[in-house]
Amino acid sequence: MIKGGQVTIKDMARILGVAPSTVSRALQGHPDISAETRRLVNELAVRLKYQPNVVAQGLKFRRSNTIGVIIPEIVHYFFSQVISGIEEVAYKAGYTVIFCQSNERYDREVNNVKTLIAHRVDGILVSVSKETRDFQHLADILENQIPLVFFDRAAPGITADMVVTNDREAACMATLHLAGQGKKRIAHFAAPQNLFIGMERKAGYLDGLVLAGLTPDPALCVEADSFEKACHEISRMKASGTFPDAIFGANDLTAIGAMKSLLREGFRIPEEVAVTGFSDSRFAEIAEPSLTSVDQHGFEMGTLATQTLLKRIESADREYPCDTIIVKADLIIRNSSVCSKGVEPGAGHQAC
Amino acid sequence: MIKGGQVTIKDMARILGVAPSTVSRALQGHPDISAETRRLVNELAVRLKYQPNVVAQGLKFRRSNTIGVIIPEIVHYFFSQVISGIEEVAYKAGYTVIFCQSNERYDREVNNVKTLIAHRVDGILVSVSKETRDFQHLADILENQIPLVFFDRAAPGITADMVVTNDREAACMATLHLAGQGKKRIAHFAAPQNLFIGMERKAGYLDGLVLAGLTPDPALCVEADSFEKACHEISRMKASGTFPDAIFGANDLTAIGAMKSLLREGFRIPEEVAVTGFSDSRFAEIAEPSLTSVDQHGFEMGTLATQTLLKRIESADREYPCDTIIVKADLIIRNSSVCSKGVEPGAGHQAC
DNA sequence: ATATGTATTGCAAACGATTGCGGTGTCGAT
DNA sequence: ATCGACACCGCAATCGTTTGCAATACATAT
Repeated sequence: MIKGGQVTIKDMARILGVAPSTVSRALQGHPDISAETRRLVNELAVRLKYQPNVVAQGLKFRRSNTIGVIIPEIVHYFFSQVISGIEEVAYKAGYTVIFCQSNERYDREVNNVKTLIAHRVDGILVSVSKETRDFQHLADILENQIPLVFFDRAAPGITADMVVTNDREAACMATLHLAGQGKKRIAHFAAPQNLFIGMERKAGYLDGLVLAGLTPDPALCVEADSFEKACHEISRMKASGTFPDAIFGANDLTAIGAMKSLLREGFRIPEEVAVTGFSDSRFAEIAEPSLTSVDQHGFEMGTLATQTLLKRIESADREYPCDTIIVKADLIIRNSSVCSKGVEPGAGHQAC
Repeated sequence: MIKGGQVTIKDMARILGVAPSTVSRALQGHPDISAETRRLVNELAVRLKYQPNVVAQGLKFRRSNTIGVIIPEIVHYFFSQVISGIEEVAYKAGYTVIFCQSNERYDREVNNVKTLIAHRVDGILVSVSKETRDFQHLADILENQIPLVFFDRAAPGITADMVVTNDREAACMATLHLAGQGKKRIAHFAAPQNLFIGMERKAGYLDGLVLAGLTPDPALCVEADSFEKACHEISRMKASGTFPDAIFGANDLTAIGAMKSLLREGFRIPEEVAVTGFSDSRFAEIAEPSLTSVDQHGFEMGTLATQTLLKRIESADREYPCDTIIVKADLIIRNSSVCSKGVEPGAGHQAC
C-alpha cells in the first residue's frame, strides 16, 4: 500500500519491480519500452489514479505552466470580468493561474510580486494599484526575465506589453453625447488625478467640451469617484447655486449615486439633468433610469492580455518589441441621457 | 554573471566559493555559520535579489503553501466577495491561491480537480457547479489525503467541512417580512429545483407562508431566476389575471427584473406590489427603489472557509470530525418592501 | 566463434533547497 | 606531544521527474 498522500512514479516502480525511469518512459509512450511493460504501467497508473507531480516537473523543466495575476480588487464587476477572461484563455492553453489581490495597496502589491517570482510563474499579468508610486518591484519582474503584461492600468516608465482602453476617446464620446442632447452645463465627477485613468477621462471630458464648442467651467469639474461622494457633491452643488444640466461620472457607481440624489431632490432624469457613467457594469442596466455608460469589455481585455502573455512566454528566446493593445470602449446609450419615447425603461443591452 | 532567469543558492555559492549548504544555512541564520560568512551571503542575496524557489522547497517538504479554489463563476458579486475573503486569509497566513473557474460545467470541474491535485496544493475549496451530478472527483480529493472544504454549495454524500448559508431560514424570514407588511398574495420567483439552494429557498418560502397563516397558491410560485425571466413572468402574470401583491425573488437580479417590469406596467412599489431579493449584491442598494434583500455575507464566508481549511491543513496528522459552519444571512430592509416615510430613497446599508 | 545489430531496461545526474553527519582547523589543557 | 572541545563548513542524500548513456540479453550475420 502507498504510504500516504499522492502516488509517485517511484511507488509504481517499486510495485512493478522496475526502475522509475522505465515507468516515466512508459507513461510517455516512449518506443524503447515494450508493449507489455507499457500496458502494465498504464494499467497501474489508472488504478492508482496517478497524477504527475507538476511541482517536480516544474523544477526539472524550469517552467511551471503557471501564470500570476495581480489585481487591485476583485469585487468590481469590471475586474471580475477580466479575471474570467484570463482564466478562460489560461485554462484552454493548459496553464493554471495564481491569483493575488493588492487591495489597492502598494505594500501588498510588492509582496504579491515577490510571491509570484518565488513561485517561478512563467508570466505575470498586472493591473497597478491606486497607491503605487514606485515601480521598482515591477521592473524587477522583467529583470528576472519573467514576461509581464499590464492590463487596464499600466506603470509609467516600464516597457512591457499592455492592454488598455481608449479612456480619453471614450470620455470624449460620452461628453459629446451629452452635448448632443442639447446640454450646455456638463459637469464631470472625476476620479483621482494621480491615477492615469483619472487624468485620461478628465482630459477626454475637456476634449469633448471643446469639440462641442462649450467653455469648461472649473466649478463643474470636481473630484468625486464613489457613490457617497457623488451624493455629497449633488447636495453641495445645489446649495452653491451652480447646477449642471448634465453629469459625466468617472464610473458607474458615481453616476448612480448622483442619480439617486438627483431623484431625491426632485430632478427629472434626463429632462432636467442627463447622466452618463463609465465602465458598463451590470449596474448600468439595473439603475432606474437605466444608465448610459461606456462598456470597457473586461472579458475581452482579460483574454487579450493573456494571449499576449502566452505569446511572449512561448517565444521566450526571441526578443520582439512590446505591444500596446487598445480595447476600444463603446458608449451604450440608455435612458439616463436621452428622453426618447422609443426606448423602454429597462431596455438597454438586453431585451426585456 | 548569472546565466538567465532567477538567482539560485547554487549561483551564490559559486560566486562566494562556498558550498550551497553553507549559503542555505547562512540565509536561515543557522548558528553553525560564522558571522562573517552570514554577512557575505546576506549581502549578496539582497544585491542579487535572491528569492527562494518555493517550487523546490515544495518538493522537498511535500507541501506547497498553496491552496486551490474552484468556483462556478466569478462574475457574480457574491462569489467575488467570497474569493476576496479567501485571498485575504490565505495572504495573511502566507499561502497563495490557485484559482479555477468551472463555469458551472461538470467536465471543467473534473479537470480543475485534476489540475489542483497535480499541483499538490495543500488544500482545496470548492463550490459545486450547477451541472455536477457525479461527485467522484471530489471524493478523489479526500482519497488523496488533501483537505477539502465546501463553501455555499456542498456535494451530497461527501463528508467534508462546509460553510453554508441558512438559505431556508432566510427565505422564510423574507417571506414573513412581506406578510408582515400586510401582503396576502406573495409570489416566489424560484431558482431551478434541481439545485439545493433552489429547493431550500422555496421550502423557506412555503414555511413562511404557513407561519403567516397564508395558503400557498401554486400559480404564484414559478421558476424564474434571471432578470429576463422575471420580466417575462410579470407580463405573463398580468395577462393571466392572477397577480401578486408581493414577490420574493430567488436572487437580486430576478427581483430587480421584476421591479423594472412592474414600474413599466405602472405599479407602485411597495404600495401595490412589494418586492424582496436574495443575496444582497450591491445591486440591491442601487436599484430604484432600493431592494430589500438577504445579505449572505460572502466575504465572511470566504474567510471562514479558508480558516477552516487552514486549520485542517495544519493539523494534517490528527483526524477530527467534520464541521458545518452556518453563516447566518441577514434580511436588509429597504424601500422595495416598506412604505415608511422615514427611509430615504438611496438609504440602506450606507449613509448617503 | 566472433562481430554486429536490436530491443529493452537501469544507472546516474540534473532541477533547487534542505539537513544529518562527518571532516578540518584552531584553541587550550594536560 | 596528545587529547578533547569547539567553531565552521562540505558531502551526500532527499523530494519526484526526466533523459543521456551504458548495460544487458538475445538474435543474426560473418
